[in-house]
Amino acid sequence: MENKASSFPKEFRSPCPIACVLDILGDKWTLLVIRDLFLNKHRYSEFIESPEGIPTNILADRLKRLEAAGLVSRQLYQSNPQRSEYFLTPMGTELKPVLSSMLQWAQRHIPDVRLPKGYQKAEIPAEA
Amino acid sequence: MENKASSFPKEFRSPCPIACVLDILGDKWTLLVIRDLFLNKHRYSEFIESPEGIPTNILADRLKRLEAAGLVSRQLYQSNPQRSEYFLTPMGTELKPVLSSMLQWAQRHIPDVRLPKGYQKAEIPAEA
DNA sequence: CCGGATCCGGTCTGATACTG
DNA sequence: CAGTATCAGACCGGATCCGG
Repeated sequence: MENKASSFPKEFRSPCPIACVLDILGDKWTLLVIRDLFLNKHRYSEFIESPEGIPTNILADRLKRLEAAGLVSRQLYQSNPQRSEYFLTPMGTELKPVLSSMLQWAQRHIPDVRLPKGYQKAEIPAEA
Repeated sequence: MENKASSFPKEFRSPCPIACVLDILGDKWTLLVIRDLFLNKHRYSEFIESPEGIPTNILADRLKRLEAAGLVSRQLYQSNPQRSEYFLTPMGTELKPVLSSMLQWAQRHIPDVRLPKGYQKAEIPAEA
């Protein structure tokens, strides 16, 4: 599939860098998966358990896309049956400021938001 | 569709602040409209002219939703026929860090991105 | 069982035509 | 010029199926 770690799928290219980012991240679920990865979730079942209830086919698709885009890597942790865990690549990890800024905005502007436990530890709110 | 709401629509509420933000911003077009607003575009025709080519019905819908969520305000600038311009509210303006962090990530990780003119002037890359 | 793939109805998108 | 109407097709998401 991909050999160079930082190669970006060129079918995503658009004149605007923001549009380009949104071609990967601009949907309802992708950033939630990335959020979960920051919260130290790594296995399929852990993503499924998140309160938003991502459908299994959507999750599989998003993980594939994120891997293809170089934001996520897959590592086998068991061979029979094959099971893998998902991790943010350095490129994916650098999305932290995007998550943090969203979180800060939410805390300022959405009434009654509380910071779920785990977020502080994951340092999502901190500036990178 | 939606009655006016200066506060945050509660049908968007979710246990996670990030999910909550994504209920408004998590799609292909919404953040592009907000980007355009930061680039000092205010009229329907200006959004339509952006290179991504947002369809007219989607634009109308997104502007309505953003207004309902309190991120955008509409101001009449002509009465016959009625014409209005769209502006970011303070709440919308505070999304700048989200845009900036996406832009910075794109500049670091997407090959051959150039910063389109207007972005520097709009200070999107600057930290808020 | 768990990680997905497949199937399928329903919703949303988006190209275009249309209206004031 | 600023939207609305229409409609086919894409995509989402729930249920189910399948391989290890």
